Amino acid sequence: MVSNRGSRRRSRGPSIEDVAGLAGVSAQTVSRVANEAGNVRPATRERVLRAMDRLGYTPNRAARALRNGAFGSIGLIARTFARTGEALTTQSVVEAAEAEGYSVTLLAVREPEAGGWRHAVQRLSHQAVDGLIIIRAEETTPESFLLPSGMPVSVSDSRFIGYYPDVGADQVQGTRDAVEYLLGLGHATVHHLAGPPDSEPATTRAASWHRTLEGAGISPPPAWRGDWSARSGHEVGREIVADDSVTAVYVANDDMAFGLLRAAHEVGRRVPEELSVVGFDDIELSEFSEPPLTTVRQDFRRAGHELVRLLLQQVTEPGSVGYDERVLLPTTLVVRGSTAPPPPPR
Amino acid sequence: MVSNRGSRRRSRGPSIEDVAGLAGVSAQTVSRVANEAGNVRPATRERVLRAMDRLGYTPNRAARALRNGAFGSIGLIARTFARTGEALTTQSVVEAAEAEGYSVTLLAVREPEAGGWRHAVQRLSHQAVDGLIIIRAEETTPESFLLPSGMPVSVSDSRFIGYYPDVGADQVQGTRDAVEYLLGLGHATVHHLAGPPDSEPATTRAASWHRTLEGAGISPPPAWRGDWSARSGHEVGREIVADDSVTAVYVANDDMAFGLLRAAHEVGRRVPEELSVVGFDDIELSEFSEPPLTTVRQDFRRAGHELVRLLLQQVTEPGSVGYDERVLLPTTLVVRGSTAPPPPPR
DNA sequence: TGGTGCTACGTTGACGTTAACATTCTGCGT
DNA sequence: ACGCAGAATGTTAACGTCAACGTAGCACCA
Repeated sequence: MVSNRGSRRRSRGPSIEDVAGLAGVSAQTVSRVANEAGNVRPATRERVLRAMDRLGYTPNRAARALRNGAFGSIGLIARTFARTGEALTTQSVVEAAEAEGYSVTLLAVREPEAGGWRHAVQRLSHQAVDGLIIIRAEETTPESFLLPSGMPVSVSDSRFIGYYPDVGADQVQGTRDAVEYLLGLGHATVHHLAGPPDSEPATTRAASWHRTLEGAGISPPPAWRGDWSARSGHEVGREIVADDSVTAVYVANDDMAFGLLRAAHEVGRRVPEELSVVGFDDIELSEFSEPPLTTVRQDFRRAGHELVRLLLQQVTEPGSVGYDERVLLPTTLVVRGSTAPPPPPR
Repeated sequence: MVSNRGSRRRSRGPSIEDVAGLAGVSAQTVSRVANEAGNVRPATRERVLRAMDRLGYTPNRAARALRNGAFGSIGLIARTFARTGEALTTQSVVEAAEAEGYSVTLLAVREPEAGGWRHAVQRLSHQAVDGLIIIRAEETTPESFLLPSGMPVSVSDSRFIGYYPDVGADQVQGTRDAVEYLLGLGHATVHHLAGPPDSEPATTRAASWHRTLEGAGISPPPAWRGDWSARSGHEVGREIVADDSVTAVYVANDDMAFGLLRAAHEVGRRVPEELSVVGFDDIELSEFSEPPLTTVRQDFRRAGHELVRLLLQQVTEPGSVGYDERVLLPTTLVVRGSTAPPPPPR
């Protein structure tokens, strides 16, 4: 609750009263002009507009927010904004929010522990925010923190499904498409390089992979694990490519798939002739890897839009969105050059 | 200036008066507790804290902002937040701002034309923001828009150098390192795949490439142009790899370099044996391309921190930062597998 | 000519917080 | 017991905006 920001005080700009004085009208009339309410004579409006222009007047947002009880701002919480998935979602959240006249305030969670998230929410609830979007809340559970009651929330790819309205790619279907495609190519089984165990998308993808194999009558091999980063994909990728029995790998995201591709190149294991690789996400660079990556595309742009829509619906009409509402976005398998039938058994 | 957001009115939470009532003290005392001012008896403080807890009280930011004339928030303007460079900078700006108790509000500029930027600034100046960070303001000039006077600003990689305090990688040095390294490998000349002409970093890198070649007594060949995207790198890359006389290319960023690498693979032009490629940025995936990309690393994290530092210094001490202040961040040439001596001439 | 109804504009007050000033309380010395 | 310094707490007012209500002015009709 610290806030001794000392002398942080900007020189205040012109206020509505200054404009009113210059235009020779009351503040209320200026307000009417500023808000495009009717009932202002064109001549008066002109005079006020000129006065605004001359003084460089812009309405004070804090005063408006105080008056209206709303801030025109959405809080966006994530662990980082730098990774591809988060960056793309952030961008589309900003676009959608802007279209509705809202701005977006960012808050990063530093420490992975639950304490970090609680702290983040604490801080954000001190922010001027009408609602919260939480993306990739990987390391915590809904019980571990309390939001200010009545605060609208929508979440994505998190463990909060069932607690708050949720938006996410249909990972179950996407995974099934990928695994079945590989099986259809003739691979005896499909291995999996999973994301971190505390991540909801990672566990969902792993579970769907597991079930798809079982559904095909195949006993799933143990999965490898990375942390979403290309570096981790490269590290465990070295083990994977060293195992000649592995002919097909479904990797939980494209970054790690890049690492695996690299590991394969390093030992001369040819992709796709000797090893098929499928990623998830379809980031911009996936089309340009060597070989171009077959991957499950998810629509980050739409996810951001849906998150905002779901959130603002709660803001406008409290109670209009069920806490268990889910938006499942379809995925598409994009077949490129990293997949092929398995090599003939020796 | 539209703002008829109709019924956007949240049920207001508990106010300082509610807490004061419950704790049996005055609002001022609650305020003192909330702001950790001294002069409150421990017993009283306890009582107030309990009351806050019970009511779930959090100070109203709008009221604070109105009272204090400051918002505790930094505006971040960019064309997009999804591209690697912007995403990394955004992340580090958020980190640095948070460390100082500020939050970050995003604003994207949709249309590339000057009008878009002006609109953005208009909107942001309506936001509750103590200062502005502008990154990659590629398509406009400082004259084309007016900020609210006295608004602190810091900028990066833009045409605003000399108008506002600026932070950026030392692209001149970085480029020189790259080009001289290729020359030192024995290449007769170095070609350049540049960024879009309206971008400051693009023109700076191109100019430095030009001068470095001239300094070595080499007449620079015409440069190719992309738009920073991997796709554009791939498109013009097809022309580049079709030209046998080209043995070394300095590419203005890593994304485009990925596209070029792909084009080379497609026609079987071997990298680095037949063609050397150097990128700029050192994004996470550069280490994992085939071959791993030699590139000029720039420190996005530090750039974000410096942007915030420069901005907050202006907020705290108006006039303490010159409008022509520049922070030049050193770059590092990271040599990996995409560069080698030229093939012997046929 | 006097009312009637409408439009343009003004006045008041409240949103929640806190600086500045005012008051009350506490403990201590005499 | 009394007075006094200093600490603890209370009161007032103002930050800028706008909804609600109030009033003045005008056009129109009987």
